[in-house]
Amino acid sequence: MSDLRGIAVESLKKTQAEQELKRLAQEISAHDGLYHGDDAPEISDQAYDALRRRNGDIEARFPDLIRDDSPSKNVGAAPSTAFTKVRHAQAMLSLDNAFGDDEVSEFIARVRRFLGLAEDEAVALVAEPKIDGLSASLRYEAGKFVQGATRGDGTTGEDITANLATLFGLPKTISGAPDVLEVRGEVYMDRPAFEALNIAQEAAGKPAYINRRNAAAGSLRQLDASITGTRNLGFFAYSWGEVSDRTWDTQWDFLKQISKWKFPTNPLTKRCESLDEVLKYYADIGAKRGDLEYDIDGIVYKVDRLDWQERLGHVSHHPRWALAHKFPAEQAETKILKIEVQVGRTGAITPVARLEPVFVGGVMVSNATLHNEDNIREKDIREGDTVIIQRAGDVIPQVVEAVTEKRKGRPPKFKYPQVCPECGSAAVREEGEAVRRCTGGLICPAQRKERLRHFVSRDAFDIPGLGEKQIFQFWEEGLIKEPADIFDLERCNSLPADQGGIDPPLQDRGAEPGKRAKSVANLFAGIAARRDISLERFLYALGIRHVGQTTGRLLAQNYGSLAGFREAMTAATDPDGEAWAHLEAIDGIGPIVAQALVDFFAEGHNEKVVDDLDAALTVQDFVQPDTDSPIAGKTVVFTGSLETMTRDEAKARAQSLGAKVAGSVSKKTDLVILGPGSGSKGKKATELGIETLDEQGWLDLIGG
DNA sequence: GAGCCTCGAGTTCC
DNA sequence: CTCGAGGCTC
Repeated sequence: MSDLRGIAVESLKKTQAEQELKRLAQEISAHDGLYHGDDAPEISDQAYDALRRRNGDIEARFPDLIRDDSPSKNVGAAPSTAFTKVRHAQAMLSLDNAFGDDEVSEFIARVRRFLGLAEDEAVALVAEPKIDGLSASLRYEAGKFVQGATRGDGTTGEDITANLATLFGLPKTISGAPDVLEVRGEVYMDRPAFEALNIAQEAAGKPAYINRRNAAAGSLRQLDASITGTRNLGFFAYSWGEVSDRTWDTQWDFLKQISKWKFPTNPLTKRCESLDEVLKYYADIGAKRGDLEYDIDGIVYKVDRLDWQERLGHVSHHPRWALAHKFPAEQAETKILKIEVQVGRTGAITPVARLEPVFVGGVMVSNATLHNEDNIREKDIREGDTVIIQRAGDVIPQVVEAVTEKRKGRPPKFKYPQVCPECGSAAVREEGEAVRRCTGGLICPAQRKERLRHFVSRDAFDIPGLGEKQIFQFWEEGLIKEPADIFDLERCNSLPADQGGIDPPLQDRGAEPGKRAKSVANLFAGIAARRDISLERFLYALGIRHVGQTTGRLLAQNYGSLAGFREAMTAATDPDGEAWAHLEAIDGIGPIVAQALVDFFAEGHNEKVVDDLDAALTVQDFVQPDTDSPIAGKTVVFTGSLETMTRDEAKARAQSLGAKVAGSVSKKTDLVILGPGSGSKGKKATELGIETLDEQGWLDLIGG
C-alpha cells in the first residue's frame, strides 16, 4: 500500500480515500488503546488531533465511505481538542441584511418582481425575532436524535451531538416524524442562565463571560458534554434541512408541525400580510427588546409559501426569500488615541484608529477601521477626538462620527501620508479611486510580507503550523523571502551552518527542545502535504490583482493546466490578439482583470516566482467536480420568453445544477433553450450546430 | 450609460 | 462584514 499520508484531502481519489480511512481507523484506535491503558500515549495531542481531523475531513468529502468502525463514531472516546467535521446534507445559508424600512419595502418589491406577481397580490411573510446565538442543525432518523452539528461555514460544521443531547427541552425521540428530519434553529443562553453561570465562574475563581453569545458558544463546545448540560442553554427551532417526507407547504405550517413534535419555537412569531404590518411588528418587538430574557439583534422575514421560496431560490450565500431586518447597532463613545496606517498586499494604505478601549456590542473594542482618506476628511476625524463608534453588522468596529463639541483646543487635521510609511515610495491615488496605494511594489517590505501571508492563508496554501505569526517570523529572519522558499525550508534546516544552513536549526530553539522538535516535524509534514495543490488554489495564492477565489477557479476551469494557463498569459500581450480575446471571452473577465493577469506574468520577478514554485510543486490540472446533473459544467443560453418561470429563475436553477449561463450564443455554448419569439440567437445556434431545446424539453432534462 | 450583481480586498475580536 | 470596483444586462 502506498503512503497516502502526505496527499491533500482534496486531491485524494476515491479508492485512495478508502484505503486512507482504513489506515486512520486502525491508527487512531491503536492510540486510543494506548491512551486509555496505563501506557503513555505515543504521540502528542496535536498529532492525534491531526489524525482525527484528517479522518473527519476525508469523511466529509466521501460520506459514503464512512466505515462502521470509524473513529468519528465514538466521539468523546478520546481526548480531543477538535470536533469532527460534519457535512450538511443541505447548506445552512446566511441571510441578507437590511437596516432601514425602505430596504424591507424593496425586499418585498423584489420578491414580487421575481415571481411576476400582480401589484395587489399579497405576499405573506412569517416574521420572528432573530436570536443572537449559534445556529445548529439536529438530525433525526426514524424519529431518533442521531446527530447535531454547528453551522460552521454553512457547508461543513462540527459534530456536537453529545453536547446538544444535553439540552433540556429538545426531544430525543419524536413520534410520527419522517424517516429523515433535520431541524434547524438557534441555541442561546438566556439572562438567568448567564447570571447563574457567571456567579459559578466567579466562585470557582474563573473569569466571567462578557456576553451571552460567547457564553453560549463556549458552553456548547465543551469537550465534556456533561458540562454543557449544566449551562441551561435554550433552543428555538425555525427551519429545516433534509427531510424525507415534507408534509407542510408553508413556513407557518412548519412551525405548527414542529411544535407538535415538541420543539420549542419562538412564541413571538407572527404571520404578516402587508408591509405596514411587518414594520409595525418590527417596531413592537424592538420596543420590547430590553425586556426579553434572550438577546435578539433583529427580525427575520420569510416568504411563507414554500412553492414561492423554491422559485425564488438563492444567490450565492443567501436565499432570496428571506431577510434579516437588523436593529440599529449599539453605539459607544470613546477617544482616538492615534491614527495609524497599514499597508496591504496590493499596496493599499488603510487608516486605522487606535482607541481608548470601550465596551460595545458585547466586546471590548480598541481598534476601528477608518476606511480611507475621504472618510477621514468628510467626517473630519482627528487624533485625540472623542468619537462615536459602532460595530457594523455587529462585527467590524467603525467610527461613525467625531463629537466635535468635545474637541479640546485645535488639534491639526489628519495628514494622510503621501509616501508609503514602510518603504518611502510615493503613495498615489489613481483617478476615480478611493484608495491610495504604495507604488513600491516588490521593493516594499510590507507588500512582500503581506503577499506571503496571503500565500499561506486559509483559502490558498493553508499550511498547518505556518500561519501569520510564523510566516512573519521567518520573513524577519530572512529565511523565507519568496513563496518557493517555504518548500526549501526543510532542506536548509538540515544543512550545517557553514553550508548556508539555518543557524541554529529550528528544532534547537526555545525552552523546550522536545516540544519544539515535534512542532517543527509537524510543520515540515504540513508543507510536504501541500506540494500537491489544485490549480485553482495555486492561482489564487499568487495574489494577482483582481484574482480572488472565484476568478482563480474560473481561470483554472478555462485553461485546465498551469502550463496551458501560463502559455496563454504570455501570448496575450497584444490586446488585439487571439489569446487576449480568449481571455476576455470568459464570462466574468473584462479588460481590467485581463490586463492585471498579463501584467503579472510580464513582470520578470513574478515569472521567476512561478517558475520556482512550479519546480518545487505538483500543480494539479483542473478536474471538473462530479455532479450527476446532466448540465453540470455546460454553458447554456436562454432566449425568447419562458412560460413556467421567469428568466431569472431559469438562470438560477441552471446555475444551481452546475451550469454556466451566458447571455449570447457563441461557439463555447453547449445548449440553447428556445422560448417562443426567439430571434437571432436561435438562428445562430442552428448555424453553429448547437443543441437546442424548447422549454418543456429543458424541464424534462433537469427533472422538474 | 445607468443600474444591478458579484467579486476582491481589507478589517476586528475571540 | 462592508465598501468599492469590475463586469454584465438592459
